[in-house]
Amino acid sequence: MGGIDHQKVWAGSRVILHIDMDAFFAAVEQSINPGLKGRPVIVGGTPESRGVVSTCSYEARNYGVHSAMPMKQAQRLCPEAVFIDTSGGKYSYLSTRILNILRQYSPYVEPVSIDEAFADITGIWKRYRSPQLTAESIKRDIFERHGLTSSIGIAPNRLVAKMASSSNKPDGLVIIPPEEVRQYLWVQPVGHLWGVGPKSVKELNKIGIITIGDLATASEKRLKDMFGIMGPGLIKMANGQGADQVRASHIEYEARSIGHEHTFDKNTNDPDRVLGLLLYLSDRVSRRLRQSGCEARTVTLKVRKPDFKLVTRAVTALGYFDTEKVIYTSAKNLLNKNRVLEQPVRLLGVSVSHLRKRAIPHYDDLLSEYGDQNRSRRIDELLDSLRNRHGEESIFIAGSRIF
DNA sequence: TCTGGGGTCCTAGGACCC
DNA sequence: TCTGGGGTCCTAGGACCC
Repeated sequence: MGGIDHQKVWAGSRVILHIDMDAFFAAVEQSINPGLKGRPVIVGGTPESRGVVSTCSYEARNYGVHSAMPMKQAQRLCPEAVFIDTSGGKYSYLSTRILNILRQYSPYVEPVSIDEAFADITGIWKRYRSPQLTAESIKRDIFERHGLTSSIGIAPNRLVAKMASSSNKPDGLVIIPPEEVRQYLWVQPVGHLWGVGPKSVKELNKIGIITIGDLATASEKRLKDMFGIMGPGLIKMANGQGADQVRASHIEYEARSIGHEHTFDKNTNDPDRVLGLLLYLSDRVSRRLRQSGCEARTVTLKVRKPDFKLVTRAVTALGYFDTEKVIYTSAKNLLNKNRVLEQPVRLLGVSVSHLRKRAIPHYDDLLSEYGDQNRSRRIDELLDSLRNRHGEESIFIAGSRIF
């Protein structure tokens, strides 16, 4: 013990930790309901629905079930599984608790998604004697308090830390010190790089790039021609170079867009259903817009046709808005202008973008082509206060509903 | 087999301006 | 008379991630 000089091993580089919860939603269900432990659990919706698997327990993975698989297929592979309809509340509650544990270790904790985060533990690890003991302590804290296992990767930058956390799941701990980064990366297939998906893998394979090592030594010009501005970045990634900055916890994350979408149980062009859903989605989006303290300038309507083709139509206003009425009216105009109701639709989505923090108070309405939003804002405020008190589902706008 | 819902970022083309 | 060059903003589509 104690033979390694960690100070020397990590000299000159940051120590970035990436944590990834194991089968998060399924594990949460198993921890809440111990009767589910050891059994295949599939989270994502009812087996009859048009949904896909969000997460499944490792027991279900033994049957070949995996994330993003259609529920119907998952049921065929594993009929004895326990199917759980997703409801987000408890997961984000636990996510926050886990982030708070991490923040006891470092002021630099940046969530990536509901079940993943980066933390910068440069220097901090000394308190626990080594990066490894720091990670073990974090894993232990989470397991003792919430009964959940996690996988951690530690490396000089975010990219490698993230790859490391996924390379020994579940309950893994993989540490890649600076001098081992290259040999760790180079034997892996290019598709393991973050941001290199199936399409890029296919393109890269065509020119003989199979492993990350192949990519590391590829011609920069060749890649620039194929991937444009991303090309040189890919080569850098393959050489283990990447961002090592982790946002400090007190710096607020600023969203670029807020949206909701829903797939109908059955394709439809019944105006009551389509417009009812459009109203429901607009209502939810505007509620979240106000909750985030933002206002938006662009509304985007998303329509998926029965053949699975996706169409988006957007409109940008001169002024900012945050009311349900403006969002719904804009989305409905886009829908009418593009004759969406003439054919059945599979999915409908509404999102807003061009966000900024809300002006004080709503002075800009004078400049808005929608005129004074005060009237509709009073209705929104009433809805907000009722939902704050009695929950999101406590009240709905007449005619708004999901199908 | 029959494909969710939440996002981010990049690109290409066109309108428009000087 | 026969066609610039630089720039910004917007839209639509698509790859990718969890």
